[in-house]
Parts: sequence; C-alpha cells; structure tokens
Amino acid sequence: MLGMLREPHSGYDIKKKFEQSLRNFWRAELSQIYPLLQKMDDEGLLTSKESPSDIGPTRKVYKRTARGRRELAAWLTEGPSVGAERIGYLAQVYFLSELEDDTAVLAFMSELRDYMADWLGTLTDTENSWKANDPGYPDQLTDASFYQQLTLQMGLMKVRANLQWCDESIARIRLRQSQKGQSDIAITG
Amino acid sequence: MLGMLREPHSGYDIKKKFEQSLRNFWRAELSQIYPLLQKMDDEGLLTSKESPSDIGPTRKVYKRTARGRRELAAWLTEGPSVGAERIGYLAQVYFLSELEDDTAVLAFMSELRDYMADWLGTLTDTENSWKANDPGYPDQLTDASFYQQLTLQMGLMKVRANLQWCDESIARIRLRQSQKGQSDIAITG
DNA sequence: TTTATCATGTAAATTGTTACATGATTTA
DNA sequence: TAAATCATGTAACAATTTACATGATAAA
Repeated sequence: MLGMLREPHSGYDIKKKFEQSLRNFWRAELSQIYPLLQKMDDEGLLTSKESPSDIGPTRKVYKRTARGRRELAAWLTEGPSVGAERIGYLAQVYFLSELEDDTAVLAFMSELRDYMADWLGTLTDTENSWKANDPGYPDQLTDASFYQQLTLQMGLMKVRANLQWCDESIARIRLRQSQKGQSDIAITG
Repeated sequence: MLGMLREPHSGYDIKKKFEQSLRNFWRAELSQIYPLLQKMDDEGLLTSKESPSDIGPTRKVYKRTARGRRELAAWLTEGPSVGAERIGYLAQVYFLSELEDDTAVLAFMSELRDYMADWLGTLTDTENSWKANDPGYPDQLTDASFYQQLTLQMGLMKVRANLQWCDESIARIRLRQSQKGQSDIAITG
C-alpha cells in the first residue's frame, strides 16, 4: 500500500490496483484495506483528505508521508521476502495418492492445467497490449514501469513452467495407469 | 495434516515433516500445530493416543479417522487451490523503483539470486540422493512417492525459472544504468 | 426494474505469529 | 557445562476472511 500511495488513492482505488496489476502475487479485501489505511494514518505513515466523487459517496483519499516513504524504503532495503510462500495446489498434489481414484486425480490435474492455460492467456494479452501501446516496451520504459514489467516477465515464466509441468505430469500419470492396467491383466490373465 | 496422519504422528513429528518435505510450499509453527490437532480431535477427524518416548516427555500421537480421510478426499476433490499465492519478493520488485538507488536495487536482486541458487542446490541434492537410494526413481515409485516426486519436479522448474529471471533482470538493470550514465554524460558534456 | 459500479465501513470468526513456560536427555 | 534435540503446550497479538450494513448513480 505504501508503494501505491506515492500518488493519492482511496481504499477503493487500491483494491482495484490489487485486482489489476498485483493480483498475480498479492491480494487484499476491502475489509482489510480500510482499517489498515486508518491505522497507517494514525501511525503517521499516511495523510488523508476527503474528496467529492462525481458519482457515489465522498471518497477518502490517502497519500504516503515522508515517513511512509522511508518505511517503504526500509522494507525494500531489508532484502527479499522469501520462504513464506504457500502454494495450496502443490500441497494437494503431494497427497493426491490419498484419493485412490485415477479418474479424480486426472480431473484434478487437468483442471489445474486449464487454470494455468487461462492465466497464461491473460498474461500474454497484458503483454501484447502493453507492447502495442507503449513503443518503449520493454527496455525504454520509465523506472516504475520497468520494474512492473519485470514482475510480468516472472509471471509469464512461472505460468509457462506450471503449464509444462502439468502436461508432463498428466502424461506420466497416464503412463503409470496404463502400466497398472497391464499388470492387472498379467495377474488376472 | 490430514494427509500426513494416514500414519500416526505427534505434533513434533508433523513439524519435522513440514520442514523436510513440505517446506517448499507450506509451513506451520508448533504453536499452530498443537491447538489445531486438539481441535481436529474434538471434531472427530483425528484420534489420539499417548505413547512413551525413549527420551523426552510422553508423546501424543494422532491418526486420522475415517471421517478425517473423507475430509481430505473432499479437499482434493474440490479441485486445485489456486489464486491465493502471496509472493512477497515480487511485490517488492514491483515497487523497487521507489528506492531510487541503483546500488540498493542491485543488492536486492543479487540477494534474491543467491537465495534461489542456494535453494536450487538443496533441491538438486534432494533429487540426487533420492536417485541414488531408490532404483525406482522417478517412474517406478509407489503412488505416494510418485506424487511427492511431482512436487519436487515443480520445485526444480520453478526455482530454475526464478534463477534465470534474476540473471536476466540483473543484466537488464545494469544495461539501463549504463545507458542512464551515458545520457548524463551527454547532458553534462 | 434489476444489476453493476461507486464508495464507505463494522463485527465476528478464523488463522497465523511471536513470545513465553517447562523440563528431560544427549552430544560437544 | 553449555547447547541441541525431544516434547508438550499457553497467551497475546497480528493478520485475514466472511458476513453484514448502507446508499447513491448508471447502464441493460
């Protein structure tokens, strides 16, 4: 949030930013955003100002203070936040044999594959429209956009790796299943 | 935890499992594990039994019930848990320009690179010792081990992608910096 | 006229982290 | 004798989610 509040934004704006650009690696609900903005305001990291809206109710617009800026720099200077990632679907794959149901296992993996294919499509669209609209893409961007582009690149690489892994895994699972079938025949026959 | 408790384990055992095999995609502290085991016991997903230890205090050993097994199967049948990943270091990269300090930016990225290189080493070691000790690796494993191996493969792919991305990013950042230097010279000179 | 979007929040519940508390055995 | 490992937990706090509550404007 300190990163976004270089320019003034309301809680509602911030939620949209989370959904547009940051959703690939961070998300937050409005019910988390609003109280946090108030808390950060109390702590002197933000200032707030009411501003009328063309539509809907009065907006409460926040912007980071000098202290807020220093706090952000401190977070970045601490070094990378790593090691706390939680990847639910990998925890599930780890225990997939507990299903003891080959069809359900394949259904799981192909649902995952479809999700990744879809996500790759979204990221590719994002990159294509960026390319089409910004002649400086990808190495003549402003500093802010350049680092955002780096995260898009990482997203593309990661999703491609996931997709390839899904395909390989599905093929390997099918092979195992056919071999299991074979040995059943060998035993029964 | 339901996945691990096919065989009886204590909270302490579970913590070690998290640290050994699952740490790449899930982690939990003892202070979360103990109360949760009790809660799941109360809910009838687990049964517990005290069992003396050679060393230290009496162990409390849990095992999943039939209901626990069904609950696990239900979780896996729901389909993959996706879309909630939080990747702290990507959120940081997204805002890295806010540092306005080329040296600090490179320090950040190379710390990340080192972390990934280290992690790749660990995963490679894991794979090598598995290969060395299990002649069935990777396609003649038991079902349980096979799915665990799939998660190891994904770990390797992901960490390699991260490492490559770090290298490319660092190169691109250096290039930008040298170009910035050039234009400074052009302006000042 | 219904639905979506704009815009704010609070309340309750759940989940997770950090710190605290205890005490035995084994290894350096 | 100090540190690591074994083994259990509780308490306080922080973070997050889900549900609730309100009401205006714009588009279908």
